[in-house]
Amino acid sequence: MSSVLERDIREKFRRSGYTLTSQRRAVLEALKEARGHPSAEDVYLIVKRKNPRVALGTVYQALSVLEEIGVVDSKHWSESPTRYDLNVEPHLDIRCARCGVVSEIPGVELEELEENIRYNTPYEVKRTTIVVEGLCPSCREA
Amino acid sequence: MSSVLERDIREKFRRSGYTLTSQRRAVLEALKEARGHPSAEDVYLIVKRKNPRVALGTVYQALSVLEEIGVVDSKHWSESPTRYDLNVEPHLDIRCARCGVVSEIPGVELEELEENIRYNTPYEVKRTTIVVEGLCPSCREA
DNA sequence: TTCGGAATAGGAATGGTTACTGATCGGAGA
DNA sequence: TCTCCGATCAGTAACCATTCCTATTCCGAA
Repeated sequence: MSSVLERDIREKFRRSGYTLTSQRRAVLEALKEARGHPSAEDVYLIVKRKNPRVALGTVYQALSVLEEIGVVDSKHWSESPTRYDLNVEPHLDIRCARCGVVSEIPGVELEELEENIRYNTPYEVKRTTIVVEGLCPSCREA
Repeated sequence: MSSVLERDIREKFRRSGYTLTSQRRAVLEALKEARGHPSAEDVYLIVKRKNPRVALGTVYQALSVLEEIGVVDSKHWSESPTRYDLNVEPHLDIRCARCGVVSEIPGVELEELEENIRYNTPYEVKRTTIVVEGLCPSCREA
């Protein structure tokens, strides 16, 4: 993890009052290592490789803390457990309905949409998630 | 249900090969009656009022058939069961993170976004769902 | 070093959803 | 109209992601 990122994360922990424990750090490392959009179970398995004593519940709790302080992001799909993501910049992901792989869709401007949403609802908008499903190139052929 | 809608639904059933049974019709009526974004459980309770023998599983199966043939739409939220919707026109919903109420956000143009998505991914896009969460006006004050 | 609150491991419980099975329905053809 | 067969259904058990619970451990402030 780059030191800039690490400093930022430390700062977010400090401000939130949560403590940056070794388990939470391990979850962050696992998210980085997974490089994709791992489920809590995926993260758990990676963390377990280095520390076999971690509990799945701890991973869930860590992920929820990390999400709360704005370090990770989660997405809910149909027919798939929740997937987590270190990248907090708003971005688009697409999931293959057949094989389940998740990829990022680059180059789509989202700011205008968010603006329009805020303008058109009396709600205080907290979170906008765009979930795209389709068939990936290889499943498309098959 | 307007006769135009009903004709359209009948046609979609005919083309799909599924049969429009009384239970599936009841689920459609319930979706219309619920006027909002009911969960499968909500739909089940409404259907049960008129036919106490329906099984929850039947409601789930009906909803999945209806979704498959394009008559209903579903959305997956965090901290909430899947919610279903008769309105198949692409539209935006926002859910209050505190009280759970779901409302529609009118007046946001989505076609351009969909076009951009299709243009920027090699996937065959099947479905784009936008999930917005926030605080509704009353929860905002409290 | 001590203390108290936060965090954790381990496992049980929950809740939404799906799967299974035998009974029932409904529509195509006689 | 009657028969038959595959689709659908009711009822219930199973599943699985996630949360909850409790005793133990950790960590940081004093």
